[in-house]
Parts: sequence; structure tokens; C-alpha cells
Amino acid sequence: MSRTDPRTARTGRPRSTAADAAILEATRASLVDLGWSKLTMGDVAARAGVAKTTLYRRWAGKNELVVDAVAVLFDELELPDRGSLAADVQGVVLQFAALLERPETRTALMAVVAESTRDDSLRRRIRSAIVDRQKRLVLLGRERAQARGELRYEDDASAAARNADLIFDVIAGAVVHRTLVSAEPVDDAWAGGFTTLLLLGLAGAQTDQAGPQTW
Amino acid sequence: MSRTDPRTARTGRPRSTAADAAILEATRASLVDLGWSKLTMGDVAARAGVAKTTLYRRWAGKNELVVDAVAVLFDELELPDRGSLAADVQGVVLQFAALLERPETRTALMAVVAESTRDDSLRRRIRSAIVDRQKRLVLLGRERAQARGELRYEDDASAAARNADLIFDVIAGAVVHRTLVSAEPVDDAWAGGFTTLLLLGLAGAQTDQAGPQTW
Amino acid sequence: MSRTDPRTARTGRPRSTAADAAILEATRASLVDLGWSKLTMGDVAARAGVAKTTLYRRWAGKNELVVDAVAVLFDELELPDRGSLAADVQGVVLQFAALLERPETRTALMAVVAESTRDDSLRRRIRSAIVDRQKRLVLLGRERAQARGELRYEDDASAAARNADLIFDVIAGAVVHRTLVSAEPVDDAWAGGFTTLLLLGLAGAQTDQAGPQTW
Amino acid sequence: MSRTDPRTARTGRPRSTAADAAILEATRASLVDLGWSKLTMGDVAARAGVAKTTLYRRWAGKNELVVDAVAVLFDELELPDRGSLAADVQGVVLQFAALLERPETRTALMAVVAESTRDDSLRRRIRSAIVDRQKRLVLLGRERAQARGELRYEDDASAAARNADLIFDVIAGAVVHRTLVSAEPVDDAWAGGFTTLLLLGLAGAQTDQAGPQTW
DNA sequence: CCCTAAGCGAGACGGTACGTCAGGTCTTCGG
DNA sequence: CCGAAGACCTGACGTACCGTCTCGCTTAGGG
Repeated sequence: MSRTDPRTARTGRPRSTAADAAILEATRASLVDLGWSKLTMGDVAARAGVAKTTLYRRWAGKNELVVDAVAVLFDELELPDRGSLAADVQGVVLQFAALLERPETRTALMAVVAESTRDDSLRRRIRSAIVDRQKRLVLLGRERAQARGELRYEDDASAAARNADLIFDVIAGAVVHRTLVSAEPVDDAWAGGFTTLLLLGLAGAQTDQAGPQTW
Repeated sequence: MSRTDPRTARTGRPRSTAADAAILEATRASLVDLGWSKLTMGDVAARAGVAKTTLYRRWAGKNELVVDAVAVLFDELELPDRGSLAADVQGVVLQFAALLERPETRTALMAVVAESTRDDSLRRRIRSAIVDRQKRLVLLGRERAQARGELRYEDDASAAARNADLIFDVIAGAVVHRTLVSAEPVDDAWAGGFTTLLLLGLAGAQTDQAGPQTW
Repeated sequence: MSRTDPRTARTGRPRSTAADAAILEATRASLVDLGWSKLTMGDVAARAGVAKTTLYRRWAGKNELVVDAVAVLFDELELPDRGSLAADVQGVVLQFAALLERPETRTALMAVVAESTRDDSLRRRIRSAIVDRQKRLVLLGRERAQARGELRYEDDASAAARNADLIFDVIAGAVVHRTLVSAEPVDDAWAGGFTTLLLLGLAGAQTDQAGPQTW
Repeated sequence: MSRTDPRTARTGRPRSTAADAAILEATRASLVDLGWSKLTMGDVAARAGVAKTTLYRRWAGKNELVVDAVAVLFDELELPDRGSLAADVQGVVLQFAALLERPETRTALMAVVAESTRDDSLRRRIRSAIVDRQKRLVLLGRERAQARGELRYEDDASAAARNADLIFDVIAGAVVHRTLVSAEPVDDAWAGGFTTLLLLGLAGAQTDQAGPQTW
């Protein structure tokens, strides 16, 4: 049996897998040192010990490269079970804020979003590589709260999805705005205040109902 | 009385005030046509019928120029009195979203915020020219609601300020995130849902109290 | 009788005569410090404590200004009577070489000549302000030699003029070439060798004649 | 035997040899059309169909480029054997004058010499690329005259070298001065008069000697 | 004794060229 | 076919001077 699928069998020298990792690592290092606007493909290539051609063979340009380089950082976000919905939300808010304080994330996130406003393929790449992947946190938090009995199950799937999207935009938006635009720290006090506001908003929508509220 | 203030008395040819307006207008036009990353100082100068040196004499670079060019657009935001706090909030959310749908704002806002993460003076410029100026809307909304009796007066000035900041980050953050990151439309339904969430959150914080809640 | 010729009578504030001197002096200083190619009108104006407009009111540009600034230096050349034609020639050769060693002359002379190859009015200005004025030295030398009996009088005025031009080109050309192109020093030995060559050449033209040769 | 010298073995794309020729040709064309002072690197690059960076990769600046561009023209000078020293000298004088009448040479030669007065490396480049190469004409002329018996052989090598330098400065200087400074034509009459003066000067130095003179 | 016209310092103005830098492509050699 | 190296074209950068143009102010001479 052949080692390679004949359809994908390639003749000639195969691509170095080590190069990919080195390039993404170099990209993050360059973001830290230089920031988005001063990062250059040449610098990344030099840091990675790789030729510029190798970069362009794998990524279309700076935007795509940076998206991939920072996307992995967002996957580090977790939702540790702290026992209550409020604690879980506050925990993820603090984690997210900490991620946005890292220099490579700070400088890259807004930049690629800005670029994506004029580049649909980039926008799709950001959504699939970063944004949509983190909605799992909202969904997971809801499931946990439902399992704990803090939340009822919503029967209307479409309403549930809309609700999750809204919550995601509110949480992510507020933290991003606080961190990058207002440039104020997200400390326990702010995270607590914000979490309270959010959960009361969700709860209040159903105070006239029996039982726990839905999302 | 002297015609010229000795402190501002200037020798030499005075700067053309017409040029300033032409340059800012040209900058917005270039943002619409080319977007942030393709906008060049040379193109702006050409559109404005002005020499590149004239731009650099007045602005340190592309970042500063664009901040000033879009800042004025944010000043167009108003808080029309719609009779209730909920209607006022929803109105301003829709207005803000409409502003962010304009191509010059879309492409510029995130870009300058991204740059500001590595440039303190730019961050200060953004805050003073754009962000802080719009907090007036939050303050004005609160005053109106207080006048209507929808809200109590908060005695603790510092808590009131913190509250206003939080509300501002939540509103602005959610709308920006929905519009630019999630790239979904802000329609009446979304604005309504978001407004409900926000006001219930604020209200819920005090359901055990007599009388209306405070901000 | 009017103090001013009505044709040249000027109303308004007269030009500052002090400015002219200051500008020419500043031009020479700038030539010394910066050299021809780095000299700028702005720098000259600043050194002279004068506005750029004042320069342009009096000279058409850098070329004309520099010609006037260095022309006066050439007028310092003299033909001290050393008792013999050979000594006189050698003396003026050394004097001329010394002038060409001065940094302001070195850098300016070839430059304006180069410019003059594409600018007839500049060429005329150089000729009238510098070149033709120094032909007096050749004519004076001939007269002295004739008075001493070292040379006969040439009856053919046109031949005499041609001869003076040739001698002028040979002397000036050789010294300039030695100094600026070959970049070798003009010392007593070289000046002596050159003078010998020149005078023998002139003398040889008439060795078959009775009496001294003519120019 | 290895195809490439390990010392000169180069990795990467080799420089285009065609570009060099195109650039020098374009430089001469630009000199003809625009003259030294209006020639720009950008114009040369455009004429050569080459990027500005390619020029700067090979030459430090306008001065160096122009020296190389005109140097080759000087190599066209020859010393055709016309049968006598006088005829040879007159021939080369006319040839040299014709070269200096060409617009690219007129405008460039004095300009680079002027620049060289403040730039030692440029001066060395001019000497090695232009000046010293043409001394061959003086040496060749002397050899021919010696072979014909018109001149004796000089035993003192150092005196011979000094003499050749003097003759070179006189010939080159006189022709340059006549052509570019006095801006008068070098016709047969002038060339004849100058040649006579020069050769009589050389001859006269030895009229008291038996046999032909030396240089 | 003012009036008027030009000169003046200052500095902004529209331009042109500079020399550099980054982007993205192409060409060579070697693995 | 991949990869390193580096030359290549393109186009923008931000700066330096150019020569011109307002400004407000000064400085004469002529009425």
C-alpha cells in the first residue's frame, strides 16, 4: 500500500511542516516587537529562518498570516466550572480581557477586523478561525447552567441561537471596548459589575414567568 | 483693544483655513473609495488639491489625519427625545449602527484603534476627539430619564461615573462588535432585544428597592 | 538737477545695500561649509539674516548668485612686476592656483561652468563677471614685456587678440586642469616647468626671425 | 574544475547584465535631453525600463552613475598615426574637442569634476575611469615620435613621467577651457596654433642640445 | 506730515525629486 | 517540486528645497 493517497501524491520535495510552526511563532514574536503596522513579511521570514517565497506559498499575505498566528491564542480560552453561571461568566470575562492585554493580540485583533471590512474572504477567515470558535464558550456556559437548573431549556432553537449571538456580542464587545477603546483595565470589580448587569438583564426578561428564565 | 492677540499674533503667511476643510473631506472620500489600508497621503493631497507637505505640516501622519476626518461624523450622533428611556436607547443604538455602516467609518474606526494600541498619543487623540465626546449621549440619556422619573438620582458621584462608563462600554462595544466583528445587521429587532437586555439589567439591580433604580 | 535719473527714479523703500554684501558673504561662507551642491538658497538667506524673497528679488537663482559671489575673488588677482616676463607669468600662475585652492572657488567654478553649458545667459554672465575680466592680466603682461623690450609689438591687432586668447586658454586651462581635474599641487617646480614650456613655445615661433618674438 | 569560483559563487538571482547597459545608455540620453542638473535618477530609471532601486543597488548616486556613463565615451579617443608628431597632436586635439562638443559630455564633465572637489571617492573614480585612462594618448604619442626619431628617449623615468603629466594638463586643460569656459570653437586654425605653441615649447627646451629633444 | 509704493522678514503654499522601504514576483542554485 | 537567496518592479513613504505667494510692518521720497 502506498504511503500517500494517489490523488494527493506530490512529486518533488514535500513542504516542511516545521516551517509552518516556525513561521506562526515568528509572526507572533514580530507582533510583540513591532506591532501590526510595522510587521513585515521580510521580518517574519528572517525570524523564522525561512525565505519570503515560503511565506507566500502558504499565505496570501500579511492579513491571512496574522489571523492564523493569533487564532490559536483564542483557542486557549476555557470555561472552567466555577459552580455558578455568574462565576463562570466573570471568569471568562477576565480570561478574555487577559488575552486582549497580550501585545500580540492587542495589536492584531483590531487591525485584521479593520482590514476585513473591505475584504470578504478575510472576514470569513476571521469568523471561522476566531469568532465562531469562541461562541462555544457561550453555548457551553448555557448548557452548564441548564444542567445546574439555573436556566430553563429554550424550546425555540432559532430564538436560542439569536440569544446566544446577542450575548456573545455583548460580552465580547464590552470587553473589547473596555480594553482597547476606553483603554481601562478589566479588573474584578468591573467584571463583577458587568456580569451582574448581564445576568440581571437576562433574568429580568422573565420575572413574570414561573421558573428559571431561558436564554 | 488690539486686533490681534499678541500671543497668537503670527508673522508670515497664515495657514489656509479652506485647505483644512478640503483635506478632511478628501480624506473621507479616499476612505470610501480605497479603505484605510490603501489610503495614501499622496492620494488625499491630490484629491484636496493640496501639496503633500501641507498635510504633513498639519498632521503627523495618516493616523492623526483619519482620526480628525472621522471624528466629526461622530458628532452628528444625537439623542432625540422619544419619550422613554427605552426608546431613546434604541434610537441611539440604531443611529450609531448606521454610522458604523458608512464605509468611511467602518474601515477607519477599527484601524485607528488598532494603531492606538502601540501609540499612546494616538490613543489620547482618539479618546478626546471621538470616544469621550460621545459619552455625552449616555449622560444626556440619564438626565432625561431622571427628569421623567424613570430613574432616581444617584447621590454617589463616583458610582454614577463608573456606571456611565460601564453602560457606555456595553452599548458601544455591543454595537461595534455586532456590526464590524460579527458583521451582522443591527435592525430594529436586534436593537430592541439589546435595549431590553440592557435596561432590565439596570433595573434588576434594584428590584428589591423602593422607587426607581439609579444609574 | 534731480538727484536721480528720472528713468531709474524709484518710489518706495529702496533696497538695502547692506543686504547685498551680507548675502554675497553668506554665499561664500555657505560654499565653504557645504559646497556647491549642498548650498541652498534657504541656507544663504538664513546666514545673511535675510528672507528668501530678498534673494530672489536680486538674483534669478543659485547660479547667478554664486557667480557674483565668487567673481569678486577673481578680481583680487594681480600681476606684480617681478622684472621679467617669465617671473611675471610664474607669479600669476601661482596666484591663480592659490585662488583655485580656496574651497569656495574650487567647488563653485566648475559647477557654474557646467551649468553654463546649458544656459546661455549664465555663460554670458560668467564671461563678463569672471573670464573676460582676467584677460587683463594677459594684456598687462604683454604690455610690460613689450615695454621691457622682451617682446616686439604686433602690428596685426586681430592676430594679437587671437594670440592673447590662446595664451589665456593655455594658462588658465592648464592651471585649472592641474588643480581640479588632476588634483595635483601647483608648486614652484610645476609653475616653473609650465612657464618655461609656454614662453619657449612663444619664443620658438619666431626663432627664425630677427629680434624678439611677438604675441 | 568547478564552474563557479567559490569566492564569487552567488546564491540568489544574479544581477541582470542587460540592465547595466540599458541604464548607462539611458543616462547618456537623459544627459543629452535634460543636462546634468535636471537629470534625475527617476528619469534614468524610467528610460532604462528599470526600477529606481536597481540603480541604487549598483551606483551610490547620480555622480557615480554619470561618471561611468560618460567614461566609456572617452575611451573612443584614439591616436591615429598621421605621420608626424605635430599631426598626431593636432588630430587628438580636434578629436578631444569634438568629444567635448557632444552635449552629454559638455554638461557632465565639469559637473562631476565640481562635485569631486568635495568628495574624494568621486575624485578617485573620475581619475581611474576617465583621466588616467587618457594619459595613454600622451604616452603613445611620445613612443611614436621616438620611434620616428622625432624625439630622443628620456633616461630619467621620473622626469619623463612629470613631463607627460605636464603635457597632459596643458593639452586637456587648454582644450577644455577653450571649449567650455571661453566657449569658442576649436577649429583647425586654433588647433594648429596650439599645437605649434606646444611643440615649440617642448623643442625649445633643448635647442642648445645636439639631436632631438626629449619629453 | 502724511501718502504711497516698494522693500522686508516670516512662513505657508504647490511642486519635484530624493533615497528608502515593503510588497509581492521571478530567477538562480542546490537538496 | 521545495526551499534559500536575493534581484527585480512597483508604489508609497516622509523630507528637503524649490520658487511663489500672502501677510503685516518698515522706510524712504514726493506732494
